[in-house]
Amino acid sequence: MLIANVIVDVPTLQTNRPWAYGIPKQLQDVVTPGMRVQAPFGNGSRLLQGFVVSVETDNFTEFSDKKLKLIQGVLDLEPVLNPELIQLGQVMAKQNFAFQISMFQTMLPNFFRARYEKSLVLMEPSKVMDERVHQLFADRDEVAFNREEIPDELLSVLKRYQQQKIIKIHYHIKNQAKSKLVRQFKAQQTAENYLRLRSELKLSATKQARMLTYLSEHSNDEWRLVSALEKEFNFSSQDVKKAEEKGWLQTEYVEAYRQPETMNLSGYAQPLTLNFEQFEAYQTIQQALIEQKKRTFLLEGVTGSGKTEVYLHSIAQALELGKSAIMLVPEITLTPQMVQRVKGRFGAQVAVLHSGLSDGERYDEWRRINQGTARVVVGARSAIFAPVENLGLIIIDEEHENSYKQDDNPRYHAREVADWRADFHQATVVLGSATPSLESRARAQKGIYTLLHLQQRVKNNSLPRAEIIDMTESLKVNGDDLYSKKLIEAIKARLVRHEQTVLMLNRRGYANFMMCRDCGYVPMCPNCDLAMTVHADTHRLECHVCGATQSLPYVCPQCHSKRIRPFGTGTQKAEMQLQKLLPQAKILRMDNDTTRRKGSVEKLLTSFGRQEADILIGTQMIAKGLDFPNVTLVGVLNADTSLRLPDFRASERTFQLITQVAGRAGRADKAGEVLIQTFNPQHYAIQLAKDQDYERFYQQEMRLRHQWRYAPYYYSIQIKFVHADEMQAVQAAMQTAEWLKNHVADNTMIFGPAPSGVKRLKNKYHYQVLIRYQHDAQLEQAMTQLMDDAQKWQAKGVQISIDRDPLNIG
DNA sequence: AGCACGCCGACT
DNA sequence: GTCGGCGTGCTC
Repeated sequence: MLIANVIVDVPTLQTNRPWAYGIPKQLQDVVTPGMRVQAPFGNGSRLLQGFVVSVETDNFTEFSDKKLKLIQGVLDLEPVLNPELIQLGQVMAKQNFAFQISMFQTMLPNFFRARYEKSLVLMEPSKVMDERVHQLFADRDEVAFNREEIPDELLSVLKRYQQQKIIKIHYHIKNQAKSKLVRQFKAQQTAENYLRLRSELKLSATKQARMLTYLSEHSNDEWRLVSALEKEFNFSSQDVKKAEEKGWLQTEYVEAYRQPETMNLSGYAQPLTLNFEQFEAYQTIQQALIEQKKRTFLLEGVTGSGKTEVYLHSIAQALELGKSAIMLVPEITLTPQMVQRVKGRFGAQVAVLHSGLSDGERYDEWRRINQGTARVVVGARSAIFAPVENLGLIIIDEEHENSYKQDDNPRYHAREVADWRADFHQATVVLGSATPSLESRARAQKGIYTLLHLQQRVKNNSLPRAEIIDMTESLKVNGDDLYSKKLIEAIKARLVRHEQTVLMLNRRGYANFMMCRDCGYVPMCPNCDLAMTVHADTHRLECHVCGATQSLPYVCPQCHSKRIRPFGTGTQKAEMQLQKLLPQAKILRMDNDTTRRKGSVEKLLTSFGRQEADILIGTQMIAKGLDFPNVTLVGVLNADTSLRLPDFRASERTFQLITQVAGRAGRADKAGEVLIQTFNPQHYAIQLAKDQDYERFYQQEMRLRHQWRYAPYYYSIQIKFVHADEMQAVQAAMQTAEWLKNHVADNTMIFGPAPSGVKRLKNKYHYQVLIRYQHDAQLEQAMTQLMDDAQKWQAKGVQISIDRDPLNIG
């Protein structure tokens, strides 16, 4: 008997392993590893979706035939996971303390996720005495079984009938992955034949005559869509059917791909010429590609140094070698312009995966990749799992971006997945950034990665002149904390010259909340330990975590003072203040509120690009990827707010943010200027960002990281404990911390338990324990044990999550 | 996850 | 005496 080892769709620790199933005879030629199957699991043998990870011949020792259940059916005719991805899923599950089933589901389009349905089947109607049950079935012998629709008191009745085998429960797995089929047609005869046929028609057969005329004129055409023919020439499906019956044309069904964007690819765009630096970098990458031995490059290049063109050249080289390529970009920079640039170069070979796709579109793009039609994949984080064969090149643009790590389970990091896949394929990895993560830069230092430098800007224009404005000293406009006189003057100068300005309000670690100027009272969210945020448009307070709202108080609820007013600054207020200072300026605002709707980011940016506004003011989202030649001034309104975050990466984040936004100035032939307003003018992160001096920042920050024993010198694992009752959360955290101390190496450090940065969220208490270590042989074992214990805590309602190398500590 | 088994309290 | 509460344990 053939045995299939199956990972079933039950995300728990105890079930996180392959289960053996017999393969029935009729499926023996069908079931192969990587396929989704229906497997009966557990006491009631409810049907579950599962992934076959291996197939073997039974040795008749391990299982008595009694124990072995049979696979009930297949959900695919072809595997959806290839051997590489099966292995990858297993490795990543282990590495990230996640379940294999969750990993597999993450790797595939949503369409492959099973939908479960239950139904009640009436076996012996005559034995049902309860009238309510008869009503439920209403003469049918099978009805859908939805818990919510059936009253509790009926549930026990049904259960008794089920035990007596009068009623049975059937389980159904719905396969969502359906290809769309379309019909196409082709002429079958010669033009002369069609004309002859037409002459033989009765005069009244005008429709047929039109059909023959059309066919005679298109007898040499390739396959065309039947629907197009019907629409363009006003034929009915009957007409087409008749024509087919008469042998005038032939039709067939083909799988249709829901193309996300219809783009007319009129010819390929020519590659741009590389400058010397770019060429050198490219050559090194090219060599690695040709050698086909895994190598990782860190392409460190200032904004505007033309990294993208190096990527595109490298992709072209990979394709030429018969390889495929994956290029990851942060979701926010995955704009139509960017996509167009890649599609323009590589045409229909490009597949794009981003969050804006519908499930159907995503599924179709996935299939184009799976079938090898698309050999270049561009996408955000999850595109790293694209099922390409023969992978030769992986590019991760803006590699320092946080979004490459998923922030809920499974908490994988795309960079790590890339590393594993590159090992598997002996592929080349290119990590690109103007401000690499310290982890990556340190690896380059150690020789694990090869550092490639791009120091010039492509158009040879120098970096913008940058200046720090000390807000403690500066003359402020109207005594206002937001705009210095210098900045306002600079903007005015741009208005006169019809040049544009970009202003960034650093909202990280910042919020505009209400505060009573007399007693210091701040309205807090009733569910979360967070100040509520002022929304001027709706005149309400809103919690950004749980969404609770309340009206703006006009009198302090604590001391009844009328001096309760907004404190801090939101983009709205910044915009309003600026408009007051510069009434003639046209201002565009870009923040969470104005970009909530799909496509609105695009609209805003296009409008700004057309110079329909003088000033673009926004949050950190404007720091990335904008390229507007007419922008000659970039202002950072509050550079230092993100410095105050209780996280060891606060400096790194601040440096990256300022450097990035500064790079938006003067990208064309006009000289750019950057003004950085701050209350911490001496801080090294701000000073060095002003000079765009990544290398010195790296040196300085590494010294501090070493001193404080942080990454990249130490690894960390964060364990979070969440419970509605604070004591429960604390207790779980305490016991875990104590237990850990006795089960890890001596030089491994255990911190906590400590309340998380925000202790209470959505009425639940968050506590955390942090492990920091360098090498610890015992840790793996300890963590496995801990996951086991976590199950017990979870049973008591304490949610526990484990995060390896967390991006936020605090 | 979901289902059964099992051992204690408040009902006919 | 039974019905049902949810703690515990298992699922090829």
